[in-house]
Amino acid sequence: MADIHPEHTHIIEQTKANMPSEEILEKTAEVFKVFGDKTRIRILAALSEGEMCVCCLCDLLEMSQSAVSHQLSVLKAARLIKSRREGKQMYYSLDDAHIGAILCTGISHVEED
Amino acid sequence: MADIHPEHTHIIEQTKANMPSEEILEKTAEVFKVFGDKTRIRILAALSEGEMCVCCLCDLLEMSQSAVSHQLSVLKAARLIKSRREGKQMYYSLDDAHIGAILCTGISHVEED
DNA sequence: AAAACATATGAATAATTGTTCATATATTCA
DNA sequence: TGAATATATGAACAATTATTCATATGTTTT
Repeated sequence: MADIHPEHTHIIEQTKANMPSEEILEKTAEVFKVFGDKTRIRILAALSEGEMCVCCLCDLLEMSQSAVSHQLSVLKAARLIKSRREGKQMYYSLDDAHIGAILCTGISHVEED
Repeated sequence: MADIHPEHTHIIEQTKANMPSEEILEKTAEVFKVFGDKTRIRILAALSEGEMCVCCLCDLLEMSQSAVSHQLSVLKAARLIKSRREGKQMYYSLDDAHIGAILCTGISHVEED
């Protein structure tokens, strides 16, 4: 690793002081990691249109029930979605407005280019 | 996979019609995947305070030059950051305002809870 | 209570990925 | 030009992870 030039130490200290805590950054990375999978993004995009049951998601995404359920559990553990039971079926929806906002921002970034 | 109830087919078709294309969703997942790593989030958080050279990032993050450079190249390939050379040093900065916005939204989501 | 239906989950496998080590490239300075 | 400095990069290894298969759990219907 290269030596630090004296005129850089100030910038480094100041940046260090202004950055969010390691804990916040770690958690933020974990949240983005959950967004960072095609299957999960497809699920989130579907749910951003409204709540949906597992079998509908399977049909819509043309994926196995097992694969969808596994990813739903990842999304739920990260609190990106919530669930509600209605008889035999489970309905999933986005957990809060933040989730839709993050998704939209990401999609916009991709679309505008 | 369970059968689809007749009353669900409408919802499925409508959701399918409203969702972004597979290509957009795939690219969006790829973007979030790049955000979904602690080292890269730390780099982005540092750069959101202003441009910085590689050796400063190494010092700030207490990581090897090789590890930092590898992640910088991932960030650059995904166009999240851009670089500029000044003599022997390379200065990196966020590519555009979107990047800072996505980062901030993610951090806010983590902080507000 | 048994059968049918909808969903969840453990284990295994295949694929992806982050770091390290060694080394290459590029720029400046003597 | 040669040495020193700053950064980049290929290969290898370890760790993480998404899907599949088989099966378990929970709910309704007969």
